[in-house]
Amino acid sequence: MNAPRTRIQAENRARIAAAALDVFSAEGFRGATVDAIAERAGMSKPNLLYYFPTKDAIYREVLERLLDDWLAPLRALDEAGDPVQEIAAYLDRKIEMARDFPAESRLFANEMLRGAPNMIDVLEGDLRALVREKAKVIRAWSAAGKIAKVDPYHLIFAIWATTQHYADYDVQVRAVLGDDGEGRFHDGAAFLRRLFLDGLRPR
Amino acid sequence: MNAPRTRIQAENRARIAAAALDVFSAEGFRGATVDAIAERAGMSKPNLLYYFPTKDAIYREVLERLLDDWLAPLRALDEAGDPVQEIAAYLDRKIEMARDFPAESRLFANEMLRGAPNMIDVLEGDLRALVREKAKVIRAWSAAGKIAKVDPYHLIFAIWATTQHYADYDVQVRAVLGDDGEGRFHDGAAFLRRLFLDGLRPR
DNA sequence: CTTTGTCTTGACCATCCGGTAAAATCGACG
DNA sequence: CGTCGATTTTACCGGATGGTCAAGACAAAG
Repeated sequence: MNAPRTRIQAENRARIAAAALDVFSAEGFRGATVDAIAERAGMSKPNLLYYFPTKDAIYREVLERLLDDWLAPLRALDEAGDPVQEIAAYLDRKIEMARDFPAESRLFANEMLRGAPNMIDVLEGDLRALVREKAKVIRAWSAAGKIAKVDPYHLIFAIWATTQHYADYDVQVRAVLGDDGEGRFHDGAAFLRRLFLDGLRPR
Repeated sequence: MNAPRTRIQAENRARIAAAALDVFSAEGFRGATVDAIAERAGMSKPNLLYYFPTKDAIYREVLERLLDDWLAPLRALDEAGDPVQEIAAYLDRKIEMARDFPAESRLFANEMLRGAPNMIDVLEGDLRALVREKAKVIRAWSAAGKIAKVDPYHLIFAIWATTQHYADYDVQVRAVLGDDGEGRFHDGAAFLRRLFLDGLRPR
């Protein structure tokens, strides 16, 4: 079943994964029920379990599909580019993801909150290696005087935190700002560019 | 039962709330079981249910106890103080809370991820009012030329996001940095002070 | 010591939920 | 069309979980 062998299998597995993403991200792993996922995917529970053996397997599949997209913006950070522009572009890409794929962000957040039981190996493997590589890039920029000398790891954390906040804490942001359509993403992006590049102290 | 009338009631309700905080923050609302909370509180499930009528009531109690502490650091932002020092101090207080009360932060995050079903009224009420008030303070600082002219709402969001990240995404931070004792909080605080005050662009 | 209300417990129940079995239906291909 | 594997459904099971109940243990006041 791992490699879909028919058209119907490919379609249904994709539909299930999409439905599962919505339900898991909104309710957490334990809060999500197989019935709820099946209903959202437009099929019966036993039918769903024909495609995935267990609830756990669905969850893992969703996490796996997530990961590549998740790491893509950081991968795109280009040593050869202009440092200031690269960082601004990274912020923009991440804010766009928070706006366009909030469920993905929330699912990831849920997994982190629980201690990443299904991702700890990836975090300590691929993710860690990627961050180390990009930290080196940032340090090189610092050393060349292109940006200030700051801890590259905590810089990356700050970029993740500020941008994902607009997805993970969306209720709070909307409650505080009042309903603003999608203006918060635009304003947030503008603010973050300003914050990260120039800080608050008047020049 | 709402107002504890005996010593034992006060003690046990407090023990239950503490245990519930740990369990809810680690497992989410649905993932937490009354049995698990009771065990952690060192009592039987029916005994626990003698003090709180339902699991939901326990959860609401924990959320309520949380809120005052949660808003305290922002409340402490003092218009009369030096703006740069006030913001740096706010960052420090929030980082300390992430280090010393990570369960509180995670519980809050869990609630936000689910759409804040039990807090939406507070978010749109007290929290919103408090943020509006402090936003005015920040805007006054900007107008006086004490800090740059930035959107005060998004500034507050950025402070929340970056500091709480060290509690909510602790697994990820530790996975990326390797185990560092508690150095990450110190380094993170130093980085954030630098970021918020001066930004990345070289001066 | 005894009484009275507080606290605690063991046994139990109903529901929800993940998962299974087997029969029924569908659909691609000869 | 007819066949056979792929897909879907109906009915069901067992364990977990939130919550109840009635009786017993305990503590404080007299």
